[in-house]
Amino acid sequence: MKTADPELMRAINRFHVMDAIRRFGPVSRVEITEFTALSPTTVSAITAALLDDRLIIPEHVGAVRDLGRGRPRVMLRLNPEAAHVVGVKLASDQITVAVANFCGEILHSLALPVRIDRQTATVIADLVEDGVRRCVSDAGLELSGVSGICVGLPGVVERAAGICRQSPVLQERDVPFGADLAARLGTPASIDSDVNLAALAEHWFGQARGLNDFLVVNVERSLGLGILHNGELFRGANGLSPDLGDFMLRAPGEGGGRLADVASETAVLADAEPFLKGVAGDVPARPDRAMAALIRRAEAGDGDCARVLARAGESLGFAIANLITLFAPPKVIVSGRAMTASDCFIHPLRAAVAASLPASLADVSDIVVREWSDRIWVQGAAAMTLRDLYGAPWGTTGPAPPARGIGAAQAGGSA
Amino acid sequence: MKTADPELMRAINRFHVMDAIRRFGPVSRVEITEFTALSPTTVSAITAALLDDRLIIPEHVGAVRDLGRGRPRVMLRLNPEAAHVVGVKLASDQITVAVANFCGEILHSLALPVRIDRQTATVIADLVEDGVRRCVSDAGLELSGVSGICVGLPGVVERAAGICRQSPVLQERDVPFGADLAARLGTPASIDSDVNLAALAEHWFGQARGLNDFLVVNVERSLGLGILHNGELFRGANGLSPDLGDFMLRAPGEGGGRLADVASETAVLADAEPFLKGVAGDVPARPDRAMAALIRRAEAGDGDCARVLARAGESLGFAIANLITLFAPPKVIVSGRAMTASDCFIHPLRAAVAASLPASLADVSDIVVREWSDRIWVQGAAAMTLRDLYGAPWGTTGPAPPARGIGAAQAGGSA
DNA sequence: AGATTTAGTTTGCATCTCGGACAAAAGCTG
DNA sequence: CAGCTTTTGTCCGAGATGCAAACTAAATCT
Repeated sequence: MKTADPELMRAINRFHVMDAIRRFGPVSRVEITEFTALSPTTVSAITAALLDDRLIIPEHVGAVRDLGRGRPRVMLRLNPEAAHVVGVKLASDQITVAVANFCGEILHSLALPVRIDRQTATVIADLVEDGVRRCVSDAGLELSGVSGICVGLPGVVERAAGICRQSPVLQERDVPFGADLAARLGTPASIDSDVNLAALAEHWFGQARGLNDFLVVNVERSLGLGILHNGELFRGANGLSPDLGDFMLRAPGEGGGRLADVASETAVLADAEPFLKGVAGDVPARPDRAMAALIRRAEAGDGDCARVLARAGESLGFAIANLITLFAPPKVIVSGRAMTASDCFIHPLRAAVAASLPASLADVSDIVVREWSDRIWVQGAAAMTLRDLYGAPWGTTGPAPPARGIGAAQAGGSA
Repeated sequence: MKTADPELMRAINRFHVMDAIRRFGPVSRVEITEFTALSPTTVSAITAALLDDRLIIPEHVGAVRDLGRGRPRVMLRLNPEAAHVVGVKLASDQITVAVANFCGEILHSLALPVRIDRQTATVIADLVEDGVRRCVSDAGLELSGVSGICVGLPGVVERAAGICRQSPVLQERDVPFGADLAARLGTPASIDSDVNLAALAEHWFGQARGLNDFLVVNVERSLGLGILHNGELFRGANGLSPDLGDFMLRAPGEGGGRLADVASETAVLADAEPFLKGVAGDVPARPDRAMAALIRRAEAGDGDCARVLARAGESLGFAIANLITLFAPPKVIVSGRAMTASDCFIHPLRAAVAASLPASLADVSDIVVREWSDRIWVQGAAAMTLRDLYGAPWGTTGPAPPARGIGAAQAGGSA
């Protein structure tokens, strides 16, 4: 822990002010005073410095009449132009790149439908580099005007070191993606687990605003786990992001079994392949269609197909129950593509959680399903970079904006 | 997060200084300057205040000649008399009470061999109250001279609220032990999970000094889990301590199964009872003897007995593997009574961990077995209370003392 | 037009840390 | 033994910060 000096003091309070402005949209100095419990003097001084640095801008228009009387409030908001960041999401079949402004609004995005899981890390880095350059240029910016880049990908990532230890989309291990991209693009670059980014995006912009503890479970070809604990992204001892796919379902003497081998899309499709013969074409080549067919048949009453999905849901529910026992989060967000939306998957999942939790934790966690667009990932990557720019001194992820007032409901989503 | 003002600044730095003094034994101001990276001026000012408050004392004796030349260093150390705290540990068959000084040294302790698991919470509180009064008085102190009391007990504890949600030693649920004891004794009282206290004691005084991440798994009649993560005791979202016994071993569709029903001493003895007929007397009444007999027979080659232990070890290993996947701690401390010391238990445990971990985490965690005396629990309770007295401003558990210099190897232990 | 009300700023003061000068206390040197 | 050297610890002034209170600004109310 850093020792305290006036500079740290200022950094902490400046962060609080920035955070309040980000969370509560256009906001006046008095309101910042209330939210942060800082004195008006301090708020005034800090906002003056932020205005001076052009990180925030005043909004003189007295659009909403506050309270009739008195001097009108000058609303302050983040300056969207204060910085630009790039978010990149690597999925097995697609690279998504987006440029966002200082408010986390996406200015331009770009999708490269490439099956990167059969490419080497170098090729992937080439593709990412090209994508970033193009996306930045299409957004009307220069690379030199970009303050940071964050790449999200599934697997085990050591963010601090900028190394991807292992990922389903990379053949190699211990890939130093962070340093590589930073060198290629001449811009600060970081990497993180994709689900961590999604969790951060939910915290900043999404459903989990204002919630300091929740889990995000993402089911795609691999299984991702993002944990927000005490307002912070939770990481293992070395800054490692945990991989839900590595969770074991049984003791080795009872057959063992990784969760990824049961509950991922890949595993489900492999299990279901015998029942899909003739219905869907070549299962491995067109997983989307195969999955759609599987769900259709299961929901239509096909017992074999339903059982495959139920087994996956139940296994995942079992793992989630153990996580709830550990973290006691008020909310668990299950996301993914088509599969997680199906009752044939979710019902067994919920049942398994309910059956596995001890009585004392039976009602603490609300499990919700949420389908994400590509947007969320890159938004998370942007938020991660912005977090650094805001200068959080002790590493706290800024909390989240509750919807408030007119025009504040721009980024929310429904379950 | 609290906003920063000069007071917080001072609190942070004072804590760093206190922490350095605690960790590095008698230490001079220059050394504190080195350890904390504070300026000599600041260290001087803070130590002067601490001396003024009698929290630390100077040691003028130039015992060890430092470097021949120059003004000799004035060594500073915690004042043992600065405060006294009481630690209490509730186990199913015993209450242990101890009085410790400001350095965490146990001045006096007292054991009440009572099977509290068949008593009501009120009776237990009576017993604890009597024990504390007696122990304090036997230590030659007044209750008014005690700065705080901490009670450790197995189960799910919500420390912040002072409530024990559920415990194997309490018949009731949601027992507000903290407030109750505070009212009875007129002294600040807190409660925590016993394993959390053990983890804290290991961190302050024991094997895990200097280690900021480790797990403690305690096997007794119930299964406890203590997690030290980033130098802090890890708690769930509401400040709940997790209970390892509530971990599930399989999905409900595959039979479910709580870990506590397989790997606790109680469960092992229940499983082994048929094989112990005639060898040990009445198993439930004399669990210690029955366990000893079980281990003896297992190690002598009795297949049935060995299998019971192996199953418990393997199940626990499975759970530990999943925890390692999540936390990636460099060390896992398995503790308990006789059972955990037996190879018939530990070997299957290690094997299960090795078989369950993904390759990327194969070597991160060192699993050690440690047998504890009652001492560790009350020491942890003392440390927990001292931590508050030290005034850690942002809630950090003070780190740990590396062995250094003469006579510094008093509290270590071997695996 | 003046009172009232609310927002934000300026002023004065206390606290903190820090760098550099300074005092203290020992050994070394001749 | 007196003076030099070395190391430790303290004092002083500068710089930065936050806060309370007085003050200015800008609107509505009467």
